[in-house]
Amino acid sequence: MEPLSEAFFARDTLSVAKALLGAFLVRRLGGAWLAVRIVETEAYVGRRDRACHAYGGRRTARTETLFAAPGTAYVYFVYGMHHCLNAVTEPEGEPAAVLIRGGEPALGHDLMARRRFGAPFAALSPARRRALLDGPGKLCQALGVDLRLNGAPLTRRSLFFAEGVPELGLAPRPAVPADIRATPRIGIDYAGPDRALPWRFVLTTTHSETEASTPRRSCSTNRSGRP
DNA sequence: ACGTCGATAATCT
DNA sequence: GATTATCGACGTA
Repeated sequence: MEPLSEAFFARDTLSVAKALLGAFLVRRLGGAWLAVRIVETEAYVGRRDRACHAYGGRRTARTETLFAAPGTAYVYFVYGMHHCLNAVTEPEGEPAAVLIRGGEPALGHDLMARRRFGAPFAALSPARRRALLDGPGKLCQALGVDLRLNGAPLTRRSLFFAEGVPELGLAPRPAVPADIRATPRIGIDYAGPDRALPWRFVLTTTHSETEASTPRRSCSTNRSGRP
């Protein structure tokens, strides 16, 4: 088990946001292991980024975590009911982070499905399977992430990132750069001119096996009942 | 598929 | 008192 280190996060935020695509977010919850393969991130680049909570160096009780060491969890609560998980980036004192916006289930399908919908994974409709982890609040609900984890280091057993976790049967599946799409960020209409910056990153091809010939559309029928 | 809308509380002014 | 880095339900197509 080799969590991504502080050094991984102590880089420019756009690089970290892209590098996290394809990696796993691993959670130890009540004796069970959960893992998500990350397919969507957003960069919030700090003092100069009008969309960032710490724009202009804004330092409040909430944003304090953004100034912490790289590899710290920045968790905040929005819209009265949802949590969002970020990984703090850049050297300590630079208030930047990567928002984890979406993933696909890699381990603990049933527990995540139960936390989201109260039913085991196999019982979910295709629509609900698609909706399991495709948003920052959904991901936090599935993984049991809330404000208690704000400020926690992302290098402990309870919550960490990794390229792969052989002990848990998670082989590395790094994202191919050609499969990364950059788009404007979601839900930041307040950010004025920074609204349109292409700082949201989506991993478009999820079956990244190195096939010589790639049929143009969905090639595998193994869309759902994973193992 | 896509637009609109209400829920609901931490956080900041 | 206003705002909010969202979600899901419900409408219309």
